[in-house]
Order: sequence, then structure tokens, then C-alpha cells
Amino acid sequence: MRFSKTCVPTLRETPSEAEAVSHKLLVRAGYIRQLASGLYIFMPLGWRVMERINAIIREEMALTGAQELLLPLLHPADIWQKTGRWSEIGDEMFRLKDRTGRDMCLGMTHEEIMTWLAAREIRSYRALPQIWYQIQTKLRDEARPKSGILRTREFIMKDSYSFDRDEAGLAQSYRLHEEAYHRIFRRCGLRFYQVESDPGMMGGATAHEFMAPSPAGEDEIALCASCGYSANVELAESVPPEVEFRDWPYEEVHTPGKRTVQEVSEFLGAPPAYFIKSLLYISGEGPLLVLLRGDQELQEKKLQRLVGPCRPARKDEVVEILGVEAGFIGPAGHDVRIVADEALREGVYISGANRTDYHVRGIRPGKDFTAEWTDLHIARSGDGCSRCGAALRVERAIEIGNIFKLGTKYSVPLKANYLDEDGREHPLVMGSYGIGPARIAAAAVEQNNDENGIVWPEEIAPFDVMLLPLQTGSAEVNRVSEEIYGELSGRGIDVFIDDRNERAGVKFKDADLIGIPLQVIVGEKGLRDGLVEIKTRRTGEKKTVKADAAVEEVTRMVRRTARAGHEPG
RNA sequence: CGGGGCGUAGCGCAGUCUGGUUAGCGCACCUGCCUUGGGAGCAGGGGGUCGGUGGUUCGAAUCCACUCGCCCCGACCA
Repeated sequence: MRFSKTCVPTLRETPSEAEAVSHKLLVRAGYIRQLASGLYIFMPLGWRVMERINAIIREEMALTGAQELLLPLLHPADIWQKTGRWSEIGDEMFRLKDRTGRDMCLGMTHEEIMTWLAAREIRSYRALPQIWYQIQTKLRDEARPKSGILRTREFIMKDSYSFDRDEAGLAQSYRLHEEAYHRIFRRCGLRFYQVESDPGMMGGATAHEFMAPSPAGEDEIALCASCGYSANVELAESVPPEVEFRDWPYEEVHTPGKRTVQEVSEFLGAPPAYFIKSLLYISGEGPLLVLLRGDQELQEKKLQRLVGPCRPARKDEVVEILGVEAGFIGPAGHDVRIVADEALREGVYISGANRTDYHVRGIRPGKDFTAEWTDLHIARSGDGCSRCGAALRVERAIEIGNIFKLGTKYSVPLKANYLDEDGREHPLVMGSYGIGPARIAAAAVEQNNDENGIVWPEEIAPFDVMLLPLQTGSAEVNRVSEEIYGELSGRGIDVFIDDRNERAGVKFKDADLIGIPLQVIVGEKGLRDGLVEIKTRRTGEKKTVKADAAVEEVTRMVRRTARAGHEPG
């Protein structure tokens, strides 16, 4: 392809609204343009990257035996009503009416429609298992689109769905996806982790996320380098640092106006870890008291998994329910349900005295109060791994894929059943599996860039080679360039030739910014000795070769990286 | 949805507080000369309803009200 005939609007300056590195670079290098908040246009180079990613996904999905199909993105409401999600999901679903007044929505995901299809077309155990997938646009009216193409309101997703006769079959389909995802992300050149995740509203028990570490990510993951434990911090378990307790006797202390752990800690001269933090929450089943060590934070997702949807109590509710002002709540003497973090099981603590302006020192769990013990705190870097005790590391990461065991959550309400050998009817056991190609692209840029621009991983770069004829006025430069261009193209190598009538400096800058892995530089200077240069974008390394050997050498370099990318994970 | 910031040429910005020439600068764009291995130079040129609406005023990019849009933090996120 020729630069002069392609719309690649590179920018010298960073657009002011861009914050994330990938956003800045993708806009500057002419890959994407924004239409409105959370709505992006993929320019020719950007779309090539997406298509290359999708091609990898298709190849690897084919190896699982999955079949590609395409579903509508405009859905009738009644199917979503049958599974209950029409009412469960709030403003995040785009809703509309057709001309006859029928309620419709734009697909945020396709469990309902896939299950609807399976209900009609799968009858027998003989047809199982099935894996169906599509690469389709999804629409979600995000509360806050952000970071360029990392979180948008309209985005392309590869979503697949497995249908099995039982849990064992589902486990197999799940495993096939795990393996395929590892191959896909590896080929896309990403550093990533597979972590345990919260199944959330998807239902089912098991779920994993694929996370590409990056400061631009929205999630945090806890990792153990020693035993390999890895989980989203929403559910990551950890053992907070141990504390040397003091053998305080039980006594009330006057703490006038000191409410927060921080304030009382300073006032009494005892570190926060010696405190019990008491938080009142309101759940569907009534109030509950949540206890944490003073140096820990509550992970609300963990609490919600235990007690269902809940929220912090208001100040007036605290007084009404516990009979004490917030700030002086203690764990003892209440008849509400009490849940406490594991870290509090042992020790001697200070906590509220359930009396304004007083705290109690010398509280002993088990003796002075009882509770349901569970892991409720937020895992932090440096905490001990709950499996092996080694130090955990917490990193920010971009979610690039997820896999869920759904079970029969959708097949039951949509009556997606099959008949077994004995003619008995059973619901299909399902899984669902997503990948965001645009997030792969963004994560790849986040992880692969330098001060000059993008450094694409080989397999997802828009082209294999960027060819730079430095002097378009020179017949010799043009002749050699066109020859190389033609021969490489003939060998199936994708070449982008910068045939613009620009100065050499402009071409170098744009080539580095755009980030194609190899640059072939054809200039008058080199040609005087019959030489051209091959530059590796990532390392900046340049090698000089005879012009007539360039095609061979480039072919060798491209094939080598391509092979490396295909190695199984 | 709460908090903060910003809307002036394709991009990046100044001017707004303290109203008053023809609204300015850099980059980009067009023409010519010159130059040509890391975003050249000189000369000339095109491009703006100052986000929108309404108000105050002799006079509004500038002051006031409303409104729309975009970004960031948080809440949210099958």
C-alpha cells in the first residue's frame, strides 16, 4: 500500500484530551479518530490492526472447533425479559422502540440471542458439544467512556458460547478456550495473566479474566510469583502483615472528638493495625456490622458476595440501629449480624466503646465478641499469599478477555434443552467467552512504545515492512524502491511504502511513530555504494545490505518473527 | 450520577480576570524559490458565525443566565 494514497493523518502534537499513552499514540499516528464520547473511527491503519487481531482470533478459535456466525445487534425485548436482564440492567442498555411500538434494545452481549438460537436448533445430545462465536459490535451506554479505545460505548467483541450436556463437557469447552486465549494473546505480543475473577451478574461459579498489565488499566490484580496464584483484587485473598500485639488489659479510655482510626491512633499513640474498624452496612436482610483491622480497607465486592447487595449505613441509621454515634462503634454488645475479616481472629485491639467520646483498649476477639470470619479486606502489594505465604504483588491491568462458566442460567429460562440417550430432557450447560480486539490493540501499544512512538508486536502491526524511499526525485531511489516493493509484496509480505514527496526527516519521524516493525531505507547516499538499510523499529538496530540482497534479508527477518509468534504457548 | 477542568482555524495554544483597532501565535495547508539521511529556510496566501441561545451595554471572545459538548477523578461497569 502507498502512503501517498492512504489516509494516515499523523499529528506532530498530542491532542489535548488524550491521557492514556495508547490513546495519544493511536491518535497521533493516525490510527483512530474520535466521533463523540466513547465512539471511535478506525482509520485505514487502525482497521488493518483490528483485522490482523481478528484473523489471529479466527485461526485460534478454529482450532477449538468453534464455528463463526453472525447475530443481529438489534434485539427484541421479550428475549431479554425472559432471562430477567431487561429489568436487571439499568441505563447501560440502549433501548428503543420500533415503528410499531415494540420494545427493542441494542445488544450489550449475546447470551440471550445465542441461547434462543440453541433452543430452536439443538435437540439431541448427538449434536453436542457446540461452540459458536461471532465478531460483532456491542453497544453499552457506559457511564464514563475513557482512555481512548480502552472503554467505549460501541466496540467490537469476539464472543463465543459453548453448549454442553453436563458440567464435565463445560469444563472441556472452558479448557479449550483457556488454551486458545493463551495462544491468541501470546501471538498478539502481549504480556498478560489469567486471573480468577468475580462471576458477577453473569451467574455461574467459575470465571477468569485475561489481564494485560498496564498503568492505563482499570482493574487491579494480585499476583504471587511463588505459587502462581493470581486474582482480580475484587476477590483476591491475602494475609495482611502480622502484628506484635500487646497484652493490654480491658479498659475504657477517654477519646474526646476522636472518631477515625487515624485520629484515635495518633491520640493514643498506637498504630492503626491495633484497631478494629467497625462499619455498619445495610443489606437486603437488614443491618450488619463489618469489622476490619484498622490498617485494612473493606473490599465491598467480597462483602456483597457474602450477603448480597448492600450499602454503607447513613449517620442517622447508625444512631438508630446501634444507639451510638459513628466513630465510637465497637464490636461488642449488638444484636446485629457481625462479619469480621480473618486478620482480626487473633490479637488484642482498641475499638469504639459504643459510647460517645470513649474507646476500649484490650478487646480480644472470641472473648469479647463473636463474629462470622471471612476474608473481607482489599489485598495489597506486600501482603502474604493466602496459598503459599510469599509476598503478593498488586498491579494495574487492562482486561482483554474473560471466560465464564454460565451453567444453565440462560438455558433454563429460554428452554434451551436437549434429549439424552434415554429420551430425557435436560437444559444445555453453557459457557461464554469474550475478547476485546480494540483492547488488545490498546494494550499492545501501552506495553510497546518508546519516546518516538508505537512499536507494534510483529503479528498485529498494520504492515510487516515500512519502505522509505528518501528522495522521491531520484530515479535510482525510485527504481530500487519499487523493485523491493514489488518483490516483497509478491512474497506475501505486507509493505507500506512512503512514496510521499517529503523530506527524509519527516519520513523517519512518521515511520517511527507509526511503528511498523521493520523499516527498509532506500536513499541516494547508500545507493552510491549499492546499499540499502534495514532498521528494526524496536531496537533501533540498523543493518546495511546490498540492494539486491535486501528482499532476501527482509523476507528472512519477517519469517523469523512470524514463526516465533506461532509457537504454541 | 457527584466533584473538577476545558470549549478561540485541521492540531496545539495566547487573548477573557480589568469589555473598546481589522481576534493573534506556532504547527499543518496552498503558491513560488531554495533545500533534501531525523519533523529545513525565505517570500506570498487561504482558512474563524471565539461551542450554542438569550441577556447587560453605545460596544461582548471578554460580563450575566441558560444550554450543548469534551476530558479527568469518583460512583458505575454480564
